[in-house]
Amino acid sequence: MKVTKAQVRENRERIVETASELFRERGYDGVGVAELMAAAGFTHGGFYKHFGSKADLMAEAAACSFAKSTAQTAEVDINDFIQRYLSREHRDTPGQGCTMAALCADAGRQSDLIKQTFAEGIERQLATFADKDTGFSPAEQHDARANSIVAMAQAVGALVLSRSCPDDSALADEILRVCRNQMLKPKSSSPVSSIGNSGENLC
Amino acid sequence: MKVTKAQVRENRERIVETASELFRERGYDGVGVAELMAAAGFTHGGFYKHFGSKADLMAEAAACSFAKSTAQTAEVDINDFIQRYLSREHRDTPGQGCTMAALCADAGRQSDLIKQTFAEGIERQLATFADKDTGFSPAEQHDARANSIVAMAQAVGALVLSRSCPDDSALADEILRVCRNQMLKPKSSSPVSSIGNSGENLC
DNA sequence: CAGTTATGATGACGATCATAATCTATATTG
DNA sequence: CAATATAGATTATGATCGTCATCATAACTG
Repeated sequence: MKVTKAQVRENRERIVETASELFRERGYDGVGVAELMAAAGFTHGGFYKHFGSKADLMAEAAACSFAKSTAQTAEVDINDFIQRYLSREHRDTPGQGCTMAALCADAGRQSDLIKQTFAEGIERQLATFADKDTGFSPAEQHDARANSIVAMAQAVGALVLSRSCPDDSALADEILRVCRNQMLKPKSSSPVSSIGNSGENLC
Repeated sequence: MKVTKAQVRENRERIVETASELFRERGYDGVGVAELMAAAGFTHGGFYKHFGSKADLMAEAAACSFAKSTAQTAEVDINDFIQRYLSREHRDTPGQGCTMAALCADAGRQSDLIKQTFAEGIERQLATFADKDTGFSPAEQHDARANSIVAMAQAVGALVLSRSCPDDSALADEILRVCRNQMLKPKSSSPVSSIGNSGENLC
């Protein structure tokens, strides 16, 4: 059954987005090609008409989500971003969340094709962060890139550690809360930020 | 072939340690029971005489490595620990390294049995860190536990991000170096620490 | 020392894995 | 409109997945 060129592009896009979500939820090894195609509404046979291998799709799915989240990040306030990133909601919905946090450990075990995609995603995210590097003391903001790297490591680490705790555990919430407060500190004068207390998904 | 009780204990221990290493290298889904038993020197058939399921072994392997690394951490200076943790050597040998960094993303997708094991590992590591919380200004060390959580998130995040970059990439080294300098800052008076420049595996 | 127990080897279970060949229907090209 | 190219379905490949039944052997238990 041949389909329209536009339909092909749309179908391929749906496969990539479905894969991106499923990979984030279950890991690269946790989702098979057949299940993935079924989730996108196809049988598994046509997969290799779109992609050379599962690894190719991994790289493309990662690149796609990196582009999206970077574009999205560029538009929001840095403190709002941190509040959202280190929220319960983000922690509990990895399929819709940060690919870096969901798959960086998996990426470390994959080929350089995927690692290269991750490195580019990190670089682009760092550039976006550096543009937002405000609210730090003059002594601290001398190196915006270094600040961005540290912030990124801390945010990703906090999310990943929180996810490795049992659901609804106090420790999982504490990790998010403590790291959130620490990262927001430079903005507010009081030791504990009161900005985000209205958010329903904070802990 | 029945074997000595002591031999059984030894065999079981070898299976757990082999599994712990292989899981860290390839992830929980990246190693099968058969391959795992073969690596320990057995055929796959006897596996379920030792463990109820693969998930049971995952939890036991994690608990085993957590106990080891916590005991090991308690004995070393905090700055030495950071230098080692955020070194190239540690990044490039996940099988011998921190289970938290190697498997926390995998753990987040597993059952609460494994997540509970990880939470206990985090708690014990936090307690060990808190005992070492020195070199901070009085204003900062008011909450040793919070400091430990932030440090842990940052260290794990840095390692995991660095591992997701291509081998021998400049970015992978930069992430380790920047986070290492930031974490060591309170100890040395000069902006960049000169303590660890003698280490051969630093970058 | 005879009887019981249990470790570990062998082999098999159905399911799923990534990949690929074949086929069919239809969009595109001429 | 006829010929061609191709997306996606169907089916099949050999490998590996986690789990288990069976069995021989040798350590325990009485």
